[in-house]
Amino acid sequence: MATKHVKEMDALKEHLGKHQLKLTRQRELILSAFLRQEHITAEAMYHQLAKSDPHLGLATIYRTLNLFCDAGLAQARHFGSQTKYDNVSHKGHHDHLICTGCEKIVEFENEEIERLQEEVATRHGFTIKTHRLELYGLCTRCRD
Amino acid sequence: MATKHVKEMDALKEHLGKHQLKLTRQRELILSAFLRQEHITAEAMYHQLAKSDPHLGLATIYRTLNLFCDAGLAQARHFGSQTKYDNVSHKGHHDHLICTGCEKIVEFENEEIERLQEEVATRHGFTIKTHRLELYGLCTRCRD
DNA sequence: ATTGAAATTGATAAACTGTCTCAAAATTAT
DNA sequence: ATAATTTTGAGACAGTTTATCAATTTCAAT
Repeated sequence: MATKHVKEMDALKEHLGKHQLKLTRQRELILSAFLRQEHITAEAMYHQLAKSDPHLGLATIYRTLNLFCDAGLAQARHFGSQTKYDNVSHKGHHDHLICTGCEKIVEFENEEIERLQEEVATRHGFTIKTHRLELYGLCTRCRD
Repeated sequence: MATKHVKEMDALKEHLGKHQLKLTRQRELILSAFLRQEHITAEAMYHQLAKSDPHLGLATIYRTLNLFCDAGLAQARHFGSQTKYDNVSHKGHHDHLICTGCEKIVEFENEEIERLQEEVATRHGFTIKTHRLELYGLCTRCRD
């Protein structure tokens, strides 16, 4: 683990330094677990980490994932009643194709769409900071 | 009120008829209030209607707004922890520009973006049912 | 290495949003 | 008007996220 996710670890450390926050065992642990997946809920991570660390509290997971969002490593996305945290550290912004049948999530990027979004925003006098695009439908398998 | 929103009222009646549901005073009231705005939360409508109808229950608002969704008059949208119900009866699908400064919401439509979305979906074998596009940023006023 | 101020954690309570329950009331077809 | 069925209101309940706070950990300065 010491040699993996060095870049993200550095990004986290930088954020911590800037805000008088401390690097804890839990934050390292949660970062490592977080970077191992694309999308995860706080609850899921809680259960996942409970196997090796039964006393890691759910509140700490929430706090830490929100910290990652502040640090720009993660991005929270609300699906109905669930909040999923996406790993946006190793890649640029991306959007999602979501299968309403099997819950599968496919990521994609599209330069042209992004450009048109900028255009629309400009036309309305807006300056875009972030955006979210989600396409809901059925994947090939679930259509049968 | 009798002469306004006749089209939507008819749409609701048709849905009710098809599903053995009844037209109640509350449903008329909530429809009327709902059509008077673009976006609203159940909670906000609850408070709004409480002034004239103190005994209208929150559960009824939720039930009725969900009914409107089933009937195709409304569309539920999750913004963070809030669920807003959009009026989609008098217009087609639309997306949102959201000012993170003043919370203002501007609606827009863009044929070209929609087309590109279809293209992306097809490329991944998906059949889109719905989608959500939200652009977050600052409006002209809030940029100063 | 020790210390001490400041931040963090874990456990749980609390807040929030939305749904469920069920007796009482309203609606619709007869 | 009556009866069958649906709907309502009020509050209980469930799921998710945040707040609380004493105990612990971190980290900079000895």
